[in-house]
Amino acid sequence: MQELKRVIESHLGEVMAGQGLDSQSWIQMLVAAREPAQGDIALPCFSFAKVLKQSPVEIAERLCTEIETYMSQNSDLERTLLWVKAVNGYLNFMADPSWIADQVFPEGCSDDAGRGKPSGHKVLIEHTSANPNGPFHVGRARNAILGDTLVRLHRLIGHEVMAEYYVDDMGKQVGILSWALDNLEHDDVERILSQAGIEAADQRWANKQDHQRVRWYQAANILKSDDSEIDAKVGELVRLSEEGDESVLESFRTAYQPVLDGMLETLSRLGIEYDTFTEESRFVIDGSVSEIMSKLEDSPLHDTAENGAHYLELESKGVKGKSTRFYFRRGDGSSLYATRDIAYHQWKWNQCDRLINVLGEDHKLQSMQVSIALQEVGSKAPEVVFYAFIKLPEGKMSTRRANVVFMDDLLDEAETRALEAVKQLRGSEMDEKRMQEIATAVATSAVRFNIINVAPEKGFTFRWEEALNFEGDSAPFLMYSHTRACAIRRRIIQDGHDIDALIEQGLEEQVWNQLPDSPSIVALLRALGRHNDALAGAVNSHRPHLFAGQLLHLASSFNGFYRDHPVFKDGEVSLLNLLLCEVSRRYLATGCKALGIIPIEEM
RNA sequence: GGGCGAUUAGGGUAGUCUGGAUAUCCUUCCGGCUUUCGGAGCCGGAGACGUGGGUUCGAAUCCUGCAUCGCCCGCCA
Repeated sequence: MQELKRVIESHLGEVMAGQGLDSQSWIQMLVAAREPAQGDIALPCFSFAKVLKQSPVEIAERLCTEIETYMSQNSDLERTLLWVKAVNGYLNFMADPSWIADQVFPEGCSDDAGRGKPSGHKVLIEHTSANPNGPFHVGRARNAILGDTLVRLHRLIGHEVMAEYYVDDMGKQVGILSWALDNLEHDDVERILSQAGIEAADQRWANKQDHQRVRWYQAANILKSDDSEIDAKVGELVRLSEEGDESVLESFRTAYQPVLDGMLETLSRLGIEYDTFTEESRFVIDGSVSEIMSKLEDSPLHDTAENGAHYLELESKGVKGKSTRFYFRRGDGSSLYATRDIAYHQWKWNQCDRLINVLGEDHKLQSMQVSIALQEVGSKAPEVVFYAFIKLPEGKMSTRRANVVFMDDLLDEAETRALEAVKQLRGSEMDEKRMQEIATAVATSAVRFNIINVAPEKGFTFRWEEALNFEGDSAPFLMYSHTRACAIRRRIIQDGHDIDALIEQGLEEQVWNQLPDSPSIVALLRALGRHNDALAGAVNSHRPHLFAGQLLHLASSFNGFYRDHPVFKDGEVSLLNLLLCEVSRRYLATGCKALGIIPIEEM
């Protein structure tokens, strides 16, 4: 409805000025109407009462009369607005449904429907970047799903996007994993874990290395907690890795790579892929970390601790708490994770003009420190999207404590349930293989949607019933609406019609100029009319759930239309209804893809 | 101790930045649509802004006190 706002603004300046209202005072008051019946745009007139010394009700009524007069003399505005009404001190504007259709057609029936034009912007989105120490679990999923959805949304709106995974290949977690694999036998691991009450690994994942090796990681963590010698050995390995010791880094890689591969296999089931992987160690090896450290030493915020460690004092930058120091070099001269992160950010900036990080809320302080440090070395700060954690009803998820729901298990369970549902509906007519394909699409889509449909900053408790919900506000609901539109298409083609010719004919005749008096058609047109605004809003604010909401609304409006208005009846095709069906189908398909929902044609 | 975020019907959730009418949608419960382009759907009804102040013609929205929950305040990653 941004376009409607623009039209109103551009036409009514004179009328409003004639009533003593300059543009500043009224344009910013224009809001979206609350109830559909109240119109599309509303102008509350309460704030004008003081200036004009009149009651809001009177003002609204007078403005209404003036605008109606203006409208009758201006064909542009008359085409745009169906009516203007004064109600209880509000001035309500209702867009003409045919005008809304003007905004939607003919683009809505083209292959670029619901897609932005190439912007020329290069956006690098770093997400997931989970430590490769165990299988991908639901707690980590919010990062990956949010990140991948942002990647898809930015691509849809026309940006060139690089999806990037930062591989932490030299930290303590990988160090523990590596030590465990070198020093523990299979029987040791299982004995330690069973003594600690951790149950045996699921045999289904016997051949998946992430599920296997995490046992070593967990066992080593248990041993380490009451054997300081192990801690020291791991610490030594980590120290060597930080110095760029090639043989240590190599043994780390041997330890984590199969784990990472397993994680990526899981992510791939969710439709999540990356363009680039960057290892943390590269910034130590190529010298950029030392460069950063010497640059930071020139900062006015720089200071040195008693043992020679270096830090930035960030109190003047608004950092508060017990410690306002940001350490970037240890007493022994080595770098820290955050120091490497600064080098990494500089490297990322070389490849893009927009940089987006997806991070858990636990990284807020760290991220602010890195941003300040980046500015100190002359770089820009990234845009950061934070999200709250997904927890279990029993508490926080943790790979170390084996308190997790593995994504592989969730996806399998979702597939099983989806297959049941498909069999129940289509079992008599469809072959097994096809039903399995549909179940896979439904399962991954549903899992993604349940996570993306909630605002990132809201805490999220994982519950099996909700994750596996296929009704109501869910991916299958969107997918189902889409299959209906596809089914209509199939039916028309099957009946021997040239559907593309019919669409072309409808567009040429501009059949939307003669709309039937139908609430469900108007509702659908309004849903279509705001589709692109919703996409832009979601992308610009990094809030994909806003676009998910739009798609639900669109699907629901389409379902209402579907119920009331047959496209194909008694061998005849309604051109108007065909166009509406076609644009809905296209918007749903591209929109679903942008959320990682697979818009299959039958289910 | 300090910082950041959250709190909306029985459950989940949108709206809060930028104050405006009857607070969104799902689930649940109740009542309809006996499926003629696919009912994983559609239509109707019931049910909520944590709490005390303040600002305002008007507060879920802004300010402030309190409560509850989460995250953070490491020469770890």
